[in-house]
Formats: sequence, structure tokens, C-alpha cells
Amino acid sequence: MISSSEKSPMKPLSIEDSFNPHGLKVLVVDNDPHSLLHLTEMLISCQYQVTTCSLPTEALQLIKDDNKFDMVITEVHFSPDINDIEFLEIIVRETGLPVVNDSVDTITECIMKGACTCITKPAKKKVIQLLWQHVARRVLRHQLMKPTDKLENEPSSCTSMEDKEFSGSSGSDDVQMDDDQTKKHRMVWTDELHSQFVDVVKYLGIENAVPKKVLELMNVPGLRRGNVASHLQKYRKDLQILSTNIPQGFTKQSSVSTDAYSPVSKYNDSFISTQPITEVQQEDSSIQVPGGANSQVIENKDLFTTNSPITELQPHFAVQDSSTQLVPSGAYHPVIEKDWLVGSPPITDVELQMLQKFEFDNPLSSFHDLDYCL
DNA sequence: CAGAGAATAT
DNA sequence: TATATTCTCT
Repeated sequence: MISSSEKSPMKPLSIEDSFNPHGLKVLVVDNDPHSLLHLTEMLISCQYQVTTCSLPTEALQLIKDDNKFDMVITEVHFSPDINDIEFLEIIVRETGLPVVNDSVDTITECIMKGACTCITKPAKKKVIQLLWQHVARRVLRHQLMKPTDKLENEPSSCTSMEDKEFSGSSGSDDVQMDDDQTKKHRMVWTDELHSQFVDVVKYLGIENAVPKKVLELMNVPGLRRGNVASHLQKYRKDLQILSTNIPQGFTKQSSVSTDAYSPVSKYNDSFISTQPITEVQQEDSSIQVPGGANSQVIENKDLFTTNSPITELQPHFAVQDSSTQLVPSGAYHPVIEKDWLVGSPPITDVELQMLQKFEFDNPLSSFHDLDYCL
């Protein structure tokens, strides 16, 4: 076997750890005992580690207590007084985890709310077997970005001059070297860096996440405590804002009623405390930092999202609604658009390469199916 | 003294 | 606005 062993506590998520159903922690939320059981059995038979509950509130509590889930599968028809779609949305936002909904008739809506895919009941084993790849892909994305970590100009070239910028010439401080890069090291929290940050914070639990710890665990050369402290401050602030704007009771009609600012402003921000992933619903903006050769592209997408691009929404969702074509084989067949099916951008070559690199030991999955699953 | 977190500055 | 720096308190 492979990764079944213990996971390094230092790295909350690594490809090796996540790249296999074995031990992946799945939270299943379903108020129908039968389908819950069925799904659970199937998940377990596929080596997932399953936690179940029947209500969204329980789910949130579970997430709060144990923030180490890798994936959430949720029913979308709970009860008349619970807005399941909103629940799904919150889960997506707060956990940043791949969320799978198990109802077909709301697939479009769910996908638009951020679900990474949708399975039908009764769940087909084949489909279940492939679910882990959502987690894998998320991790992959993080991993892929890692090498890009050049947030700082490498200290090597900076000599000793960086600490005290004004070394010799004190008269006129026209120290206008090729600044931009040598002088002003104003770091940029790229998606990747931020993801790393979020992972660590999640790992620690937000209540234990203090700058020094986070810094250590992130282990990014050049990153300083102050950077983390500052970021953490903002992160918390955003969480707070989010928590006061969203949770409440998930009431049926509360959803999109125009007034995003409901007067009521103190709810259970509880669950957010442990699952601090938020998402700023802002469209991306890629900025080119004018730095000449060393220019850097900053993507500022889903701000506080951990599994960012997986649930990136494309406009072509409007395409048809209910009839999700399932083929007897059990696997999804993208009768419609592939990316419509799952709301994810098509897998890239690099990703595929990475996936294949880590291929197997795991006979359960085959990467052809990525097309359907991811 | 170190370090967290808030406040303030850029 | 995003990040840095300073301040205050533990």
C-alpha cells in the first residue's frame, strides 16, 4: 500500500496524502437514512473515511469540531425550512472543499453555487471511486503553483543593503536603483501563497493560528512574521465580515433577496472559526506589476478560497437543466459540455501530467475518467 | 524580551 | 485596497 501511513503533520495536504481514496475524509450530509447508508457503504468500500450526519446544522458543527475533511457530499433536499442550496454555497465558501451534491434536478444551481460535481442516487460505484480526484486536483493546483514561490527578490542578490536601505549616501536619497524590485519588497499574496496560508491556518485551527506558527509551517523563504501577521489580520477581518453577512439560519427565503445587508448582524459565526475559507465574490483581475524583466503576474481571483479554480463558473451553465444524462456505465458522460457538467475548467496538460505521475497503486481509478469527473 | 493583535500608515 | 509598520498590551 502506499500513503495509508501517517500523514506528516507539517504538511496539511500533499499530493501523496490526498491522491488516493484511502483515508480521504468525506463528510456526508443527507437526511434520508437509506441513501445515507447506501452512499456511506459505497464510500467505505472505496476506502474513503466517512463521517455522516443528517442535517446541515450538524454538518457545520462537525466541520467546526473537526476541520480536517477533504470533501463534502451533501443532499440538497433537506426540509422545507432549510435552504439547502444556500447551505451548499456556504460549505463551499467556508471550507473551500470540493462539494458534491447528490441530486440531479438541482445540478445547475448547485454547480453555480460552487459544487464541483454532482452524483445521482443511487450512487454508482464507479462514480464514487472517482470522487477523490476532485481532492487531488485541488491539491495539485496548490502543488503546481508552489515553485512559483518567488515572492521576494532572492536575498542572494540583495547583498547587505536591504536591511538599511540608505547605506552610504545620506544626502539626497535618490536611491532610485532599479527599485520596483530591489527596494520595494512589497510582497504579493498570490493565490498559491494564500492557499498555502489557508491550509496552514486550517491545519492549526484558526483560533490557534498565530503569525509565528503560521510562518513556520508555511516555510516560505523570505516570508516574514510581519507579512503573515498582516495577512492574518485581514483574513480574520474578512471572515468576520463574511460571518455576519451569511450564516443565520439558512432560511428558505433569505437567500438572494437583494438586501445583502440585513440589519441583523450577529449570528453564529461559530462554524467559521474553524473553517476559515471565504470567498470574495470578485471577478478576477490580473495585474501586471511593472517590474520590467521581473514583472510578476498577480492573480487575484477567489480571494479566500482554497480550492479556487475548481469551481470556477463558466457562463455556459444556462444550457439545459434537469436531464443530466447518465450513461448506464455509471460514469458521467458529458452528453453536454464537459465543463458544463462539473463547472470546472478542463484539465490542463500539466495537471494531467502530474496526475499521471502519481498514478497508481490505485487500481480503482483511471485517469481517462478525469474528463468526466473533474 | 518576544510576540500577538489592533491601529495606523503607505 | 493590500500590505507594511508602529503601537500597545500580555
